Amino acid sequence: MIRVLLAEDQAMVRGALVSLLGLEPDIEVVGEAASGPEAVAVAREVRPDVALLDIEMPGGDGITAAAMIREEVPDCRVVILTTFGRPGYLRRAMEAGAVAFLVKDSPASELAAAVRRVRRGERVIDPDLAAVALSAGPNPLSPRERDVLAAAADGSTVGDIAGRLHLSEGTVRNYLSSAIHKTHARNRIEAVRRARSQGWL
Amino acid sequence: MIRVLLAEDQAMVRGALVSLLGLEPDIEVVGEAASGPEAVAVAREVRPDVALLDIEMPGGDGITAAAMIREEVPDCRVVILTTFGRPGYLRRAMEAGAVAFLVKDSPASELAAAVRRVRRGERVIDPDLAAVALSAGPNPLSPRERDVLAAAADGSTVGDIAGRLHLSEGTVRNYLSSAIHKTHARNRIEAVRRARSQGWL
DNA sequence: GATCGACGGTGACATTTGTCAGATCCGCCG
DNA sequence: CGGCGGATCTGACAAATGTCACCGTCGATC
Repeated sequence: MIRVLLAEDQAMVRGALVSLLGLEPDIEVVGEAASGPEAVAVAREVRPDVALLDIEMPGGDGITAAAMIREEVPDCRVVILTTFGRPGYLRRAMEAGAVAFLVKDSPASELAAAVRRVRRGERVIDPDLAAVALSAGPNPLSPRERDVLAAAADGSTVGDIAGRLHLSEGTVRNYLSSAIHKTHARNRIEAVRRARSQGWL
Repeated sequence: MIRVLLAEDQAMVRGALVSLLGLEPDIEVVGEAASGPEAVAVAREVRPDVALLDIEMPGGDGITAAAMIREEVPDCRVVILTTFGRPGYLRRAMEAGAVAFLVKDSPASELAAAVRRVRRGERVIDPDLAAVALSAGPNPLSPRERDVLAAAADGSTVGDIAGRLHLSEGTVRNYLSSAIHKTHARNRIEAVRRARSQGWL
């Protein structure tokens, strides 16, 4: 029996995935969580064989949760389950110690299959996505550029961002400018979109 | 036996929801679709009692699909199932003839419950969301303002938008300016965010 | 028939944004 | 030690953005 923890913020989707896994005779969902920190807590408690973590969750993403679970429950294999197959996500997931990366676009049957494969010690990564992630290279944004771009994403003005990050307006403009350059964008909105689609934010 | 059509673009979520509904003895999933147009086609084919439609789908959203299904299969009750409980979505869903509006945040048990209730002729709408939708009022953006704002959402410049919509740059700026005003935003990025969060885009 | 709102436009203006050339620190690496 | 890159800043400049006032045409509505 493979003991699985499932972390996913949308209750209906979580319930549906539980029922999907429930169809498998050799898989048992022993814990559920709706946020990253909750997933870590539950993992510590139930010590599952496999943790299925969504990336897009409120209050700390699935990737940080993955790293913490690897540390606290070393025997637990971490599978990342995400809506978006972004290269940067895959890279960060691997660095956080995940052994599988599934996108929700793939057929439902993949889920149970992936759980079994990671339990046997295999890795499960979509080869196309892996190729894209490798060819795209790592995140070119410096930490500070990333911060500033993220702060600009919600429509804040340069002044707002400068205040929030305790920087001068000129510095903020400089970081934005270089982020725009590195993302091959023409303005901050495009830069934000490109960075997002690459999983750099 | 309640015959259900399920339209949802993410295959894994779709499969999971099918398995969830499969647990119910009185519910049978008789059709699946991954896009709006496909949902309409399948509905015409299988004539389900209830159609469960996701809003966020590629190639024509679930709301237009809802309207078309109502027209072509009048006996079919339409349930909208969405990630985001946006007031504007609810309003448009109701105008398109949907009888229920579910957010994926709600517990998995709500799904089967809603299917049964709409089959009995009831409507299923979260009271809180309904209150928000009513108090927020209708979409204040004129069709053209909406077009221009939508075109600005991906980081296009005024020139790009003007070209794409066959308008002068001045006109584009005017529409953007009034959209920014109506959304109480300070720039186009904020305007896009606000309009999105209200379901006006 | 007058009024109103949506549509489309012009021109001028102030503000914001994006770019560039520097400059200073600091830590790291050969 | 010297050099390099990251972080931070300044000042100046050009381009894009946002605002405003005002002009017309429609079609609907009172």
